[in-house]
Amino acid sequence: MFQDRLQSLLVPALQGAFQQLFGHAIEAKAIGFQQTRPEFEGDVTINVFPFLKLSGKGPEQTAQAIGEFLVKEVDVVERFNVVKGFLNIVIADSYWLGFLKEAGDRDILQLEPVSPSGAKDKVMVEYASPNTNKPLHLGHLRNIFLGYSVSRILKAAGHEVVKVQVINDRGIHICKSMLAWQKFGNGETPESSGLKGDKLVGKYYVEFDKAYKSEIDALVAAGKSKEEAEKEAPILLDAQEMLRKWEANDPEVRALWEKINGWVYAGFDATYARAGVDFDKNYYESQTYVLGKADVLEGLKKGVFYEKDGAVWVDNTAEGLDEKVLLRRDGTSVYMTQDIGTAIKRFEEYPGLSKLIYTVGNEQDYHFKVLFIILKKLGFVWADELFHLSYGMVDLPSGKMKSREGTVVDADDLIDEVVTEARKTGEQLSKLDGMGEAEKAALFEMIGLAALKYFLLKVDPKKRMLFDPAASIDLQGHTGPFIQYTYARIKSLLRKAGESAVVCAELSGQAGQLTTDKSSLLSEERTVIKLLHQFPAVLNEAATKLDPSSLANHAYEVVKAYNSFYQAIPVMKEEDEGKRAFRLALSAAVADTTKKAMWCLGIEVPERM
RNA sequence: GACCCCGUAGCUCAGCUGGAUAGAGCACCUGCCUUCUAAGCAGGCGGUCGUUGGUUCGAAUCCAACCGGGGUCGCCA
Repeated sequence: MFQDRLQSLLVPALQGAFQQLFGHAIEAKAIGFQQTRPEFEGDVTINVFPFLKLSGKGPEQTAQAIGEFLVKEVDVVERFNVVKGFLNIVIADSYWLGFLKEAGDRDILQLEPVSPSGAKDKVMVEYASPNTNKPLHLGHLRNIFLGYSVSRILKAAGHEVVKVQVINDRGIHICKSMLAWQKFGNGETPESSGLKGDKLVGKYYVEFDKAYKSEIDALVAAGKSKEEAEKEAPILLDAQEMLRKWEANDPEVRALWEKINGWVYAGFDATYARAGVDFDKNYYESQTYVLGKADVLEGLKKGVFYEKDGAVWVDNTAEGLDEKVLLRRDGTSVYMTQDIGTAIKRFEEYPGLSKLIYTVGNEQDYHFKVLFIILKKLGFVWADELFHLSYGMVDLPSGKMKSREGTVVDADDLIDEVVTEARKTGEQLSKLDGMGEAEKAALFEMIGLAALKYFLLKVDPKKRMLFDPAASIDLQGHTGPFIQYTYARIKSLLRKAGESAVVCAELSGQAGQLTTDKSSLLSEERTVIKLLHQFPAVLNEAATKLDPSSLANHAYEVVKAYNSFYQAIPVMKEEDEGKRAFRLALSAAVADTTKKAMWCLGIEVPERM
């Protein structure tokens, strides 16, 4: 956990303690804070084992001495106890109440920019790179939700963010769809068939594959070897011919290409809109695939690359990697080449850009390692600020997703399913009487998407994850809807109490009064406040590590603690006005924090559910 | 074969800059709605943290080897 404000308050005091008591300076980093375990009294625990050599005393005496020093010198340290080498510190209620009051006064979540310079960083996040020959699937969703959440987290941490996608709109894959549509489509369009554009084009990609396979079978039956047949099937040759025509700017092929891709974009846009994500800029491979060649030749001239067998190579063996071709013998580019050119172009287009994040699956770990090394070798200072946000593959209970075998989970279908499930549950509970149909539909959409997004985001992005369809539509337990539910419940409470702004103002008046009573905080209240207090540090950590999962898990801990509080402690029914106001303010702070955390995950929260 | 990632409860996952008796959710079992939304709360069951060594006052966490799973190593994208 990153240092929170309490810790940054205690560190100088601890350094002073070591200086005065034992005559030694200690580094801030050397002090390990931890949450005090629930079975002991205290809020923060410091482990003194590492300092025994400095103190020259036993663990108990060392901890005792430090504890006494802190109580004397630091206002917020109220008392302490020592268990073995652990110094458990009790922080005064006034500190916690002060924090909550401040949270009500300004925004609890307003953070300073995390860059060392203190300046706003401009960060580009690439978080989608679909091929245009088939619809989006579950794997794309993990990619998209992850990247979108990271962009939100960076914004919340004070950065300027440019969200981009790369559309792989050219190549043999799209020619296959185009060809199959031409041959078998009978002029079918999204309008004539009622099919979503990307679905329609995907259908013809499958049609191509079917035709291709039967041609192979026929050739093999006629005596060809399998390898020969795979290379010589007429429909494949036609597709390759189409690609050549595309590259030669053949007007007919280009017109067809524009039409087919147009359908796909309309389909993608519909899915993105429903998923609640958006982009500031689209890059099209048809425009970027020519980039990079000049840069590679430039590198060749400078001696960064070398020529062998007529091709241009880079040698990364010194970095523990291999040699890699950058320009083929015929002078044409490979994938790496255009990635080099595209990166350079992006930094030219966005002069203030300080960081570029690629949200791409971990099967491309090697590719990005090589790409970053090459750009560094070419002398770009920003090469150190490139980051591959690498995420693990999504598995199904039945195993890997394979488009060939039809085991892919379609993105639109999946969203339909979770929304349907949310509706089923929502209508069963019948809490929504008096709500209009349109409003209900929007709510179920919100809940279903929360279930799906949270399910994909709560897991460490690096890790391969198992997608269990039954678990993903679960609305109970450690889920997005559980968090939404807590939020809605608090909002209901606040509605009963009047506007939350009023509540916070009330707290401002009440906090002073409450602080005079040293034991006024109940343990349930204290637990919740402490979790809220951690939020800025958690957000900071998420922004630094580019990892939404820690934030997702923290949001869950907060609402879980709040639910325990809510169940055990009366709020509106509390007769003491001061206590009631305080508990309402605490509730409001939980709602605000939850909303912000969920915003960072790209998940909306409802006013009632 | 080389390199990279992963291995924690029946299942899915937290915890990993070393620290107290390893935590959640799901599933299963017990309670709690005449009181602020039960999509909830309280409790129970469930673990040789893949294995073996090493470093350390202390290892799920660091190091090494091995076992098991996945990925990548193309003049493909």
